Amino acid sequence: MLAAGLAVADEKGLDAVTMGAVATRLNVTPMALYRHVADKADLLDGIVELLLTEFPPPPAGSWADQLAAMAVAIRASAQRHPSVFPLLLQRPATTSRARLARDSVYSALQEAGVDVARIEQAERLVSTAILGFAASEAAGRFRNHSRRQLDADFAALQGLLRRFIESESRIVGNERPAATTPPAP
Amino acid sequence: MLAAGLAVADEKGLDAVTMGAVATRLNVTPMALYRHVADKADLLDGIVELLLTEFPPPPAGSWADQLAAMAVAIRASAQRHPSVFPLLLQRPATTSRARLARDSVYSALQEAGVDVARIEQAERLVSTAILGFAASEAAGRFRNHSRRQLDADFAALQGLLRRFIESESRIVGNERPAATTPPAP
DNA sequence: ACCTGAACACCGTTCAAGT
DNA sequence: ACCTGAACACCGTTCAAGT
Repeated sequence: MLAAGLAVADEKGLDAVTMGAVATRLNVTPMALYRHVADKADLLDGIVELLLTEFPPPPAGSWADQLAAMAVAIRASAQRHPSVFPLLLQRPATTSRARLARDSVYSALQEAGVDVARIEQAERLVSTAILGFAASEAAGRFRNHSRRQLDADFAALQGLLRRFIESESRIVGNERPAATTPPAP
Repeated sequence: MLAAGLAVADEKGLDAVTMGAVATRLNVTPMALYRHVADKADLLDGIVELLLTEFPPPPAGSWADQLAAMAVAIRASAQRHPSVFPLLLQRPATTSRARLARDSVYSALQEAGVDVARIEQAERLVSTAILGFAASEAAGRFRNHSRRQLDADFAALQGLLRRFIESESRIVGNERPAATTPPAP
């Protein structure tokens, strides 16, 4: 049922996500939906949560590769669900799915050697930058820019974040990770 | 009338911005609004545009001071109008007011000595980062964080952007601006 | 346990009519 | 030029009733 709501949003926009439209897609009357959600706000919450489900776990690899893969996946999710994605800015990472995504970024920063005292803030800044770009693109702020231009912007954003993380890291040059990071297997 | 709509949004949230609510505030019937806006979407567009009006022109000072002042002003505007501000992500800088804000960032980057070939992209990245943070804060994504924490995050974001701009700049050390920037008076 | 019909208050929008 | 009353289609939500 949340999938039906997401489908309506993807195909006809957020305004078309109506109790009636979702119900029709399920061959049911609008009132039947109230068995499964408290009200329309709850339905939208569920749809956003479903979108979060699509964020894949980060692949193995260096912290930079992990972060790059996550950023690309998040942007792709925004492009698939442009009318729902911007709603992510309204929700703190309270659900387990949202926390999982946040913790993935956290782990990558940890592996990068970011100082423990700064890692939470660094996570917020990195996540916000990626989310802000993806939401802007999805919501239409960049609608007058070419896909090629936006791809280049996104690559530049990733580079800027990578340099930020490196500057926040205690590791200089190519030394081994410091003591607080888990020892290599 | 746009001011009445913005006031309703600020006091009771975006969902409360109803043709009826705005009309009531103006001591008029809902239908009277259609003399001034084409439809409700047009009303919301106008309200967003009005919000843009509040961005002050950048003060005199170094490019870093100008940028910092603009970022602070944008964030303050988001805090004043939390339910309208996130709508900014939906609009490209097509109106003259929006272009003025964008050009202010552009000018600061120019003064900073950012390479002409990269200045437009740098403007998008810097603006998107600031907008993304302010919109996240306004929309509620950081609702579980203290004001103090968010102030620190915002300061860190500004620092990160400053370092990014410096790295994009051709100016090394304390030399005078290069040839393409206007000569000092 | 799940769904429906009828009903209610509310919303956006139109149109002809009023001043 | 600006505003209103009446009307229409649509929306979210409730509640008692149905299977």
